[in-house]
Amino acid sequence: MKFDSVTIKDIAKELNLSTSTVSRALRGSHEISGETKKLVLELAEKMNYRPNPIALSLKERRSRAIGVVVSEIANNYFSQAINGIESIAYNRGYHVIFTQSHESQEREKVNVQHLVSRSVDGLLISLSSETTDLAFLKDLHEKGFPIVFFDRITDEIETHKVRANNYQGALNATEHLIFQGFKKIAHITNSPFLSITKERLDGYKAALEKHNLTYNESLVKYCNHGGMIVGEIEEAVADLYKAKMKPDAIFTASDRITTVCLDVLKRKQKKQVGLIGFTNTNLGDLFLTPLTVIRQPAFEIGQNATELLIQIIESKRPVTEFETRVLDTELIIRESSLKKPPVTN
Amino acid sequence: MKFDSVTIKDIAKELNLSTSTVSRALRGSHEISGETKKLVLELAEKMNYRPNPIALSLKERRSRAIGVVVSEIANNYFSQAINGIESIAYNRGYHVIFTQSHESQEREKVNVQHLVSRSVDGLLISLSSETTDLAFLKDLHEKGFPIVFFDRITDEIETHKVRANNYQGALNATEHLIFQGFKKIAHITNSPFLSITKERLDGYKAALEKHNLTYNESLVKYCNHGGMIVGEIEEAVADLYKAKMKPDAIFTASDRITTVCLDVLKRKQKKQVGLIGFTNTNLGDLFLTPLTVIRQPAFEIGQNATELLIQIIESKRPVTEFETRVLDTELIIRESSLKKPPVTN
DNA sequence: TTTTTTTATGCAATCGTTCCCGATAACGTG
DNA sequence: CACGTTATCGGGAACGATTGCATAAAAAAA
Repeated sequence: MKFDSVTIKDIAKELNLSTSTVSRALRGSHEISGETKKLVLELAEKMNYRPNPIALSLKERRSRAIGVVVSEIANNYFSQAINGIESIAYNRGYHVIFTQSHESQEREKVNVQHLVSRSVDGLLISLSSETTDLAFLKDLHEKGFPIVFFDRITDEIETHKVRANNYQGALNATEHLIFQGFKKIAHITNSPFLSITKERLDGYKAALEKHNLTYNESLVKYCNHGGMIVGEIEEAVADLYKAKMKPDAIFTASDRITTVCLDVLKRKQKKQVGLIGFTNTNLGDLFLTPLTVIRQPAFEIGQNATELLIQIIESKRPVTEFETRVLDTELIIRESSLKKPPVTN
Repeated sequence: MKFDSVTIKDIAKELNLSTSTVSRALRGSHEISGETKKLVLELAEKMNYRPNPIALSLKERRSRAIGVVVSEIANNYFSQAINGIESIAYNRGYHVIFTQSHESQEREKVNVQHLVSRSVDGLLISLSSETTDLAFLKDLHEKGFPIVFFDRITDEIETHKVRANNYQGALNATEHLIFQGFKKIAHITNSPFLSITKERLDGYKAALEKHNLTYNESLVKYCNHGGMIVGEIEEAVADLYKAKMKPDAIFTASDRITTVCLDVLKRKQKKQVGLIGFTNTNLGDLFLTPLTVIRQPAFEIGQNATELLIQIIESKRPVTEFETRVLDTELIIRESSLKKPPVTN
């Protein structure tokens, strides 16, 4: 089923004018008489004329659309970030096309190529946890294609970046656990390839060091699929409890890892374990043990990234000065991270 | 910053061929010699040629993109449905453009117009809770534009529709509460304009009737903003407890209403109240009181809707026979809906 | 050798829009 | 009266790709 809409030609024919005249009249050019202009405008209104954005894209070589690649929409952090992106984009007259990598490098690449070939004017991307090869993004960036990274960024490409202060967030979280009296704090985190993983790990280490606790590698577990596979988180927790040094608290590094970990702990009846996690869920209050969280300003991160991207897109000359914006996280303390009185069992 | 990519012309110039020859070689036409074909293919590969879909859209008068309008991505039901939509669309070679109405009729309309002017080939829509005026969709549909409704559908437009069996789901849920011994079952639901609201209300009523409980209007509360405003849910719960007949159980009709209601009940210390709700959260097990839910096959609903839409889009002749697919819900029983032994207080 | 057939390629139109050039007329100026 | 201005408007190329038709050369058949 094709779908015919009114074109500039239809108006031209109807009025016995040329398409150029109609085009100019529509855009209010000064070289069209007021009379003709009025005629054209009225007919256009009457025929419900809408300029064809496809034709415009072809001609102008821009689409007024920006592409977004995230790992998963069904993630509190990303869905909030998306709302931030949308809020800015709409005001500036851009469409937003969202895609999901599902933490797969391959799908990420396909999506990027898809978006680019579809002539988006720029790209907002948060890398998948699998991604190690950035060649395709580098190529694009070197050709002058506007890219802004947010959340999961990379050092390998120099452009605008927006992220949370993961180091400080992790430091605060770990320190909070230490203040509570926990001594053997485990850290279950994302794939080691991700920037956020390193930043959070560094914050975790810094807190330990600051309080004279030794860093123990066996207390750190990586989930290479970013928690997409429930099993890997279960395995991480199991490993933690198999080792000689069993944790008395766990600091988790992502939305999904946190909730799955909560579930595993519940099933394992580990009620004494302190838990704190990076997550943007709004449901922290409702859990069996209300959840202490490090909350990222996801909405604002999305907004900032979008502003920067549009800035590049609309810049007349190539942009060579880039900035990295870092936004603070928020620690919301609830019961899960509090030290419980010992029980006998 | 414009962004030049390789066109068919560049290849033609390089090889001293015409664009037509290159085009045909690229699509493997039999009327191009093997030698030329090979030359073209190799150069195209080397130059990393990608056909310009914008140009194709203009020529073919189709974009191989479908538009989706939902109320809110940050909703378990919709994010799962989106995954279903994406899974089918991807395989069939379609892009998907998601937009959010935020339960606003105005934004819904703007989004639809946006998508249409951007030449999507069809539309997948779940109506906003505010929507009463369907004129703009009717116009579109009458012009032959492919539209499929899912979840929140309408009787006013005759096209393919996909939804859950809300009636049966609500009936089962209510009946389950009745079996548990609850007698004064309240129902907090969405805007009365929505199809799902009526369907679920009818199921609720049917269960009451079946078990000889009288239907009491004061036990039914509507949230006109679909729960987007936390206050309206709080108010609904408060009203319920202000009335003479206080509920001993609550049946909630949406993702957000359910979780907010859980929160309100917790704050109000209403531990004896039975709760059951329509929600697709995966976290039901983790709540203070593990949550009994009616789960919709959101992923499959998304898939079905997409299949039907593509079927219309690719049909040679106007489609006049439409179907409505109804998928069963699943009742997952946990603690929140079980009758607790009475307490003294 | 001539005619026919086959093979391989180019030309040009098309999609909807913009915009660079020209073209025409009315008008003013020296 | 000749020429320059100005105001209006049309012609046509361009954006990137496809495709029906024409055409040239080569091969086959007569």
